[in-house]
Amino acid sequence: MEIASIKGFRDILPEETRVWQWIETTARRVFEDFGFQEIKTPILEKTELFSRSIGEETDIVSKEMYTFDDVKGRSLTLRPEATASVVRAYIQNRPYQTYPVQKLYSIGPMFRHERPQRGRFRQFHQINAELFGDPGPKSDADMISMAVYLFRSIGLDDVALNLNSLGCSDCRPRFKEALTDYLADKVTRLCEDCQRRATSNPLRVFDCKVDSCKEVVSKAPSIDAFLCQACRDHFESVQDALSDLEIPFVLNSRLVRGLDYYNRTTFEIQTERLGAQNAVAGGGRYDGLVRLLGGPDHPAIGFAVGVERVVALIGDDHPLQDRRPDLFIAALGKAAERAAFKWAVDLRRNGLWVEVDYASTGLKSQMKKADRIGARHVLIVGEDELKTSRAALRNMLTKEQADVELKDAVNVLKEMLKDERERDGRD
RNA sequence: GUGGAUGUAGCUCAGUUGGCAGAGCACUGGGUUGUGGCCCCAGAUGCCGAGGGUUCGAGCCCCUUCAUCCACCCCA
Repeated sequence: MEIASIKGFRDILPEETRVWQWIETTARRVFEDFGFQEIKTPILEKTELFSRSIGEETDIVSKEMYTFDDVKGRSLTLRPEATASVVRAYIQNRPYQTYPVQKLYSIGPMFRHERPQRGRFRQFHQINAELFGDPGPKSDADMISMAVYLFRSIGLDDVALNLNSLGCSDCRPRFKEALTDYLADKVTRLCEDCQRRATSNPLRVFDCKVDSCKEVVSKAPSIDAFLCQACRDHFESVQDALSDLEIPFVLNSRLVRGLDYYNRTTFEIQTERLGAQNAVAGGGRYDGLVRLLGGPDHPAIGFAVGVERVVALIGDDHPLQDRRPDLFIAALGKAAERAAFKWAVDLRRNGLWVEVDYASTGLKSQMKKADRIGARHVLIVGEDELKTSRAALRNMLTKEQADVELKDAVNVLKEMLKDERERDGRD
């Protein structure tokens, strides 16, 4: 029996890694232009970090985490999301002592034990940004615009920005109470899950897609009516700033995030092209989390982008031009093969992409190979060429063959190929 | 966790009532000494997802199991 990868964990093969590289490179460029710096945190953390920050009652913590005991019996968890770890690192390393506003991004795998389906895997990757030390609303708008700009830079225009405010610890409890009261006499009309949620986490009923629940919810009190003046002002300022930036958004009072730590501004970038998995990025403000995890009372806001989903949306529609080898050296006979191998390595040290065949095969098969990998040129070297010290350099596109002096082969080829690169504007 | 669909060559998929496991693409070699793409010829490639059962005989029928995909759910 072959050993296969485990369910929901997949190989990302070369054809696909090219797109990944393009997305990551673009994200790094965009984020660094916005003043963000990369942080790398461990994939494994103490379980408590996630249960405390994400919330015991959430689906993620209650049933989706990869949790196990290590040899000393400590409970560890593969991170299901990035924010908790970054907050932990923020508290632990105290970077705010030198710079009170911290802008950090990270890229890496996350793990959730869900049933895999379109756009959803057990190991998946997020590009993540967090901003600490500013209460907003400018930083809210900055974060959101950065997310939106990233999608534009990647070339994805058919995504929609959804926006909501969840209020703060002053006003959300009043809303929660009103909602609980409203739901109390309607539990019988709710689905099984929502009957449980109605008391444990009533906000999540808004997320339900069951028709009867949708109907109950459609007449439920709306969060915006309960926002306190401060939250109302904050939310309006965020919207004003986005309008100033000409970033279109949709107000969505049903947008409730699945992690408990969010407050005030939440947002999600959605697509209609991925079936049920419509969120390609999501985030929001989490002003109480740093303090909750034992740090100073610093406000923060962040978001995460689902890389697999972005890759799926991009498909083949990316501007990556296939790189081609500059040169293939076709060698015939032992002596030529030895020379070719040495020239190839020397040219690579000079920054050129050069291929040689490992096996000793005929010229025809070497030409085929050169053609298949898309080599721009082939240098043909055999016994005769070594004797006369001149060889043919074939341009595979134009089919022209030039005579090349072999005495100083590496330098001659280097100059010729580099000149051509510059003419073509390649690099 | 619950439902549905699908598992045959590297890929996409045929496979008749149960009777020798196939095609296209891809791959390797050849088509007059050492010149690629097109064309032609030849070749290699499979525990037919796995285990059991029925049968003279199973890719095909029955049972079990695993995997993948899709949906619910959840979220990025």
